[in-house]
Amino acid sequence: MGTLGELERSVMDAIWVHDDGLSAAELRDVLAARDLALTTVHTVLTRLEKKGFVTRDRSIRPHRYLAVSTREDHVAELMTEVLSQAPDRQAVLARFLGTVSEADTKALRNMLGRNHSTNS
Amino acid sequence: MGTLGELERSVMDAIWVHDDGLSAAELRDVLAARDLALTTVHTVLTRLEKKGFVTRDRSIRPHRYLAVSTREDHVAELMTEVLSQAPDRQAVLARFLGTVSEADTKALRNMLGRNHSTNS
DNA sequence: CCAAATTTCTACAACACGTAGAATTCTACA
DNA sequence: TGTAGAATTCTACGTGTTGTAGAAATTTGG
Repeated sequence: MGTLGELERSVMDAIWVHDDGLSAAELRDVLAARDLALTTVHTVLTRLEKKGFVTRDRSIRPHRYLAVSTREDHVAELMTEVLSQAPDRQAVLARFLGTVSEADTKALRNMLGRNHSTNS
Repeated sequence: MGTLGELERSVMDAIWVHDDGLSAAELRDVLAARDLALTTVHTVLTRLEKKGFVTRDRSIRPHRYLAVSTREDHVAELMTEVLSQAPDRQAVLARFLGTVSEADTKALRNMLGRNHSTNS
């Protein structure tokens, strides 16, 4: 149970860029393009809470909703999860590197290079 | 439209390990644990075909179903797709490297090392 | 204590998936 | 060549998820 629908994803995107949290009404405004009823936003937020994507601050009156983890952490988790779907991880990683941009590979090289190399 | 249900995934797993393809009946046997009706297998295969995961050889009588791409390619594609969900790719990659096993990072280092290094 | 704001409850349509019976189409063989 | 048996396609239904929101309940400032 870790998938997001279209609207749910839009809501998360909005929450992710507002580190200080948002109220349902503010969310509705951010998603004004969709012209949603406030209750719709509430329903989605409740579901996202149940799914563990957001917490809500119930101590203040218009409850504020906050992302449980950053988008980066979330996406990284998804990547790990996806990677685990194949038994041959290295083969997948090889293919993955093959499709990724030069900038990405360069970044990866940097990050890996800086590490303690338990090299042979 | 790139998601797989539980049964669909099981079917793909079976097809992926049989590079020479499988008939619906053979599939049903491989998935004997589920005790599925043959028509059920057919339905799933038809859906997987429509989704672009398998092709079928209609030239022979019990049609044979073949994976369109390898599991590794598929999973690598998924990873790329997931990665693109975040605007800050590098941040995601950093988190990703943080959660991955030592074996994985070592493999990555190897693959990246062998490349032409357009290093600064 | 109440009206207005806010939240929660309930509901429904659409779609995806697991599941499979019914109907149709092939094809080997009598 | 007509047909039985095998194979494929069509149709369908129950369940779960998601988008959507009205109705009901709750909370609180004044």
